[in-house]
Amino acid sequence: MGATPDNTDAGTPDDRHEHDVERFIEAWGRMGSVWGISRTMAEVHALLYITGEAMCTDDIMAHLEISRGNASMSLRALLDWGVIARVHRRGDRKEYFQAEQDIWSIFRAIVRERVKREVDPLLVSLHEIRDRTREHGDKPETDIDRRLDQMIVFFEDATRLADRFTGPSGSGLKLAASLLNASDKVVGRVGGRSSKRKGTG
Amino acid sequence: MGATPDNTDAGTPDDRHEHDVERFIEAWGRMGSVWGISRTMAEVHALLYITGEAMCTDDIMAHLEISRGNASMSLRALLDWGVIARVHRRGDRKEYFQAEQDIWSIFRAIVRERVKREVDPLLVSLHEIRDRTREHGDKPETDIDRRLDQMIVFFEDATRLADRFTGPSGSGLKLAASLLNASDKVVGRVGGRSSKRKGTG
DNA sequence: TATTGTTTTCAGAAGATTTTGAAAACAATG
DNA sequence: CATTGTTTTCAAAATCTTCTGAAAACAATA
Repeated sequence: MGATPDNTDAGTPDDRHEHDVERFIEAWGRMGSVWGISRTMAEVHALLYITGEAMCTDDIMAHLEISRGNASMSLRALLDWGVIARVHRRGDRKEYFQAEQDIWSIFRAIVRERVKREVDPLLVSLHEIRDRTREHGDKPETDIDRRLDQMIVFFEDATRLADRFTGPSGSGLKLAASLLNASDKVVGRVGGRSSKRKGTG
Repeated sequence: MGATPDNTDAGTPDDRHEHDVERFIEAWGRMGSVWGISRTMAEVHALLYITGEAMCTDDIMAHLEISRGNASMSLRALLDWGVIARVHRRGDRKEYFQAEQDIWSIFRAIVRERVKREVDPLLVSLHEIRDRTREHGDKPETDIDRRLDQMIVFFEDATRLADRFTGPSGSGLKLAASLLNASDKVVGRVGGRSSKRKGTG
């Protein structure tokens, strides 16, 4: 496969975009950490997403210059996250992979997975801790109890919110849209510093 | 998940909670990755948050069994994130540190910081890539262009949303509250399908 | 069944991140 | 300015994560 030509501008649309594709892959890969996925995994996803094509393991290995093992594991993980899908081609024994194209679906899949992996276990722990604290019965409300409660309430609200976003297809989008519109009314001008009296700080 | 084989209950409320404090620190530390902070940093924050007390470096070193260097760096990072504050005590040369107690403030600080560090640079890259793509002029709309656009729109919306949440004190809370209430109307009976987080695992 | 093409696995290598500890820098006081 | 207590820095060590590559497993075909 042709490496980068000396002249970054090329004739055909495909060539023209080659450089941009690389740049996108790089940017998206760097971003990986935010979503809790490794750089390579993010790059594989970037490649599949931005090209929109179905690719086999060898295509991916070649394009990203990674080992077969790494490609295999990254693809598997992306399948687990539900952001890419297997594609079969008649008369071809290889498996192909294609990225989900709707960015909202991608986002929902990631949020769903992260909440499941990170927030849910935390909530379980928090509940266990609080219940143990409470079973003493006599002293229901220490400062520590109150802080635990605060935190549980917060994360339960957050989970509920995430559930809405990741709910049935389309609702997340609608929800966000309504939020972006409605919030003006609720919050007022965002830019403006509303002269609210503040509490202790 | 071993419970307590021997009875760790002690008489005083302080002793009673010691074990729970440890558990909370552990849980919160494990959570760190989600927020993009290291385990120790999260543990330092957990300790300060759950006790609510102002502590000096030595207190923290002793409690978490970490080195002075580590404590110093973690505290500095937490200060940068804006989730703890310095406290001075008359006649004491040591510095003390105390955690922000309002969990919404903590959340806002973290979101603000992460957007700044991760999303903003991505958006810059995305814009650069698209602009370069566009400057060819002749073919304004390839599939790749369209996907880049999609992504830019998405992250700009997301940033705007995050800005609202992290905006003037209190508004994030109101916004979330309104969202949790309003979303029933907007989305319809999403809750119909029970979105329970429990599960057996 | 043997053959051939493809995917998965996983131990060890490579790489990245976090932690330590001791020295340097800093700052308050005598 | 010397002393003493405190905080910061950073090279090296420890630890954790990711990646490789070759072997094993799998699957389609003859």
